Amino acid sequence: MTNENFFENVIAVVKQVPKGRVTSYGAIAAYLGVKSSSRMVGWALHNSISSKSKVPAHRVLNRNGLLTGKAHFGNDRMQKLLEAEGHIIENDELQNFMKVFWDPSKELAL
DNA sequence: GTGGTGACGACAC
DNA sequence: GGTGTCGCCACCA
Repeated sequence: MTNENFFENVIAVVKQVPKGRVTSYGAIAAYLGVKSSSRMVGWALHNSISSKSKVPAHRVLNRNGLLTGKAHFGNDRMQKLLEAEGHIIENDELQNFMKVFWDPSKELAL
Protein backbone atom coordinates (compact mmCIF):
# COMPACT_ATOMS: atom_id res chain seq x y z
CA MET A 1 0.00 0.00 0.00
CA THR A 2 2.95 2.24 -0.40
CA ASN A 3 1.56 5.46 -1.77
CA GLU A 4 3.55 8.46 -2.85
CA ASN A 5 4.42 9.67 0.59
CA PHE A 6 4.74 8.36 4.08
CA PHE A 7 2.29 11.10 4.95
CA GLU A 8 -0.36 9.67 2.60
CA ASN A 9 0.03 6.23 4.13
CA VAL A 10 -0.52 7.53 7.64
CA ILE A 11 -3.68 9.32 6.58
CA ALA A 12 -4.93 6.25 4.75
CA VAL A 13 -4.46 4.04 7.80
CA VAL A 14 -6.00 6.48 10.27
CA LYS A 15 -9.02 6.93 8.06
CA GLN A 16 -9.49 3.16 8.12
CA VAL A 17 -9.61 3.04 11.89
CA PRO A 18 -13.10 1.76 12.80
CA LYS A 19 -15.30 3.84 15.03
CA GLY A 20 -14.93 2.88 18.65
CA ARG A 21 -11.34 1.80 18.08
CA VAL A 22 -8.02 3.57 18.52
CA THR A 23 -4.45 2.98 17.45
CA SER A 24 -1.01 4.24 18.29
CA TYR A 25 1.65 6.16 16.40
CA GLY A 26 4.06 3.28 16.82
CA ALA A 27 1.53 0.80 15.41
CA ILE A 28 1.01 2.89 12.32
CA ALA A 29 4.73 3.45 11.95
CA ALA A 30 5.38 -0.27 12.28
CA TYR A 31 2.66 -1.02 9.75
CA LEU A 32 4.36 1.33 7.31
CA GLY A 33 7.72 -0.24 8.06
CA VAL A 34 9.17 2.75 9.83
CA LYS A 35 8.50 1.72 13.42
CA SER A 36 11.59 3.59 14.56
CA SER A 37 10.25 6.79 13.06
CA SER A 38 7.09 7.06 15.09
CA ARG A 39 7.68 10.80 15.20
CA MET A 40 6.99 10.96 11.51
CA VAL A 41 3.48 9.66 12.20
CA GLY A 42 2.83 12.57 14.50
CA TRP A 43 4.23 14.91 11.89
CA ALA A 44 1.89 13.41 9.28
CA LEU A 45 -1.12 13.78 11.58
CA HIS A 46 -0.18 17.38 12.25
CA ASN A 47 -0.14 17.98 8.50
CA SER A 48 -3.47 16.22 8.14
CA ILE A 49 -5.09 18.79 10.40
CA SER A 50 -3.35 21.65 8.64
CA SER A 51 -4.63 20.20 5.40
CA LYS A 52 -8.13 20.31 6.80
CA SER A 53 -8.45 16.63 5.90
CA LYS A 54 -11.22 14.60 7.49
CA VAL A 55 -8.84 12.44 9.45
CA PRO A 56 -9.96 10.99 12.80
CA ALA A 57 -6.65 11.92 14.38
CA HIS A 58 -8.35 11.78 17.76
CA ARG A 59 -8.26 7.99 17.43
CA VAL A 60 -4.49 8.03 17.34
CA LEU A 61 -2.83 7.91 20.73
CA ASN A 62 0.67 7.20 21.90
CA ARG A 63 1.96 3.82 23.05
CA ASN A 64 0.70 4.48 26.58
CA GLY A 65 -2.80 5.30 25.39
CA LEU A 66 -2.31 8.91 26.39
CA LEU A 67 -3.99 11.71 24.44
CA THR A 68 -0.65 13.29 23.68
CA GLY A 69 -1.98 15.11 20.64
CA LYS A 70 -4.93 16.68 22.38
CA ALA A 71 -3.07 19.96 22.67
CA HIS A 72 -2.83 20.20 18.89
CA PHE A 73 -6.27 18.80 18.26
CA GLY A 74 -8.18 20.83 20.77
CA ASN A 75 -7.81 19.68 24.35
CA ASP A 76 -11.42 18.99 25.32
CA ARG A 77 -12.40 18.27 21.74
CA MET A 78 -10.25 15.17 21.37
CA GLN A 79 -11.39 13.65 24.64
CA LYS A 80 -14.99 14.51 23.93
CA LEU A 81 -14.83 12.84 20.53
CA LEU A 82 -13.40 9.69 22.06
CA GLU A 83 -15.99 9.65 24.81
CA ALA A 84 -18.66 10.12 22.16
CA GLU A 85 -17.47 6.84 20.64
CA GLY A 86 -17.86 5.05 23.94
CA HIS A 87 -14.32 5.41 25.18
CA ILE A 88 -13.34 6.12 28.76
CA ILE A 89 -10.81 8.90 29.20
CA GLU A 90 -9.37 9.54 32.61
CA ASN A 91 -6.51 11.89 33.31
CA ASP A 92 -5.92 12.16 29.55
CA GLU A 93 -5.49 8.40 29.41
CA LEU A 94 -7.64 5.83 27.64
CA GLN A 95 -8.66 3.37 30.35
CA ASN A 96 -9.65 0.51 28.03
CA PHE A 97 -6.86 1.21 25.57
CA MET A 98 -5.93 -2.45 25.26
CA LYS A 99 -9.54 -3.40 24.58
CA VAL A 100 -10.16 -0.85 21.85
CA PHE A 101 -6.66 -0.94 20.44
CA TRP A 102 -6.75 -1.39 16.68
CA ASP A 103 -3.56 -2.74 15.20
CA PRO A 104 -3.29 -2.00 11.46
CA SER A 105 -0.57 -4.61 11.09
CA LYS A 106 -3.06 -7.19 12.31
CA GLU A 107 -6.42 -5.84 11.19
CA LEU A 108 -5.22 -4.81 7.78
CA ALA A 109 -3.02 -7.91 7.66
CA LEU A 110 -0.14 -6.36 5.77
C1' DG B 1 24.19 24.04 4.59
C1' DT B 2 23.61 23.73 9.62
C1' DG B 3 21.08 23.41 13.73
C1' DG B 4 17.05 22.92 16.40
C1' DT B 5 12.59 20.98 16.98
C1' DG B 6 8.73 17.62 17.12
C1' DA B 7 1.19 14.30 18.05
C1' DC B 8 6.96 8.98 19.86
C1' DG B 9 9.45 4.69 21.10
C1' DA B 10 12.89 1.90 22.90
C1' DC B 11 16.72 1.22 25.71
C1' DA B 12 20.13 2.44 29.51
C1' DC B 13 20.97 3.87 33.97
C1' DG C 1 10.06 2.08 38.16
C1' DG C 2 11.08 7.04 36.94
C1' DT C 3 14.32 9.78 34.43
C1' DG C 4 17.59 10.49 30.84
C1' DT C 5 19.34 9.88 26.29
C1' DC C 6 19.42 8.44 21.60
C1' DG C 7 17.29 7.49 17.22
C1' DC C 8 14.33 8.43 13.59
C1' DC C 9 13.34 11.70 9.45
C1' DA C 10 11.10 15.83 7.74
C1' DC C 11 10.31 20.68 8.32
C1' DC C 12 11.44 25.51 9.70
C1' DA C 13 14.57 29.43 11.01
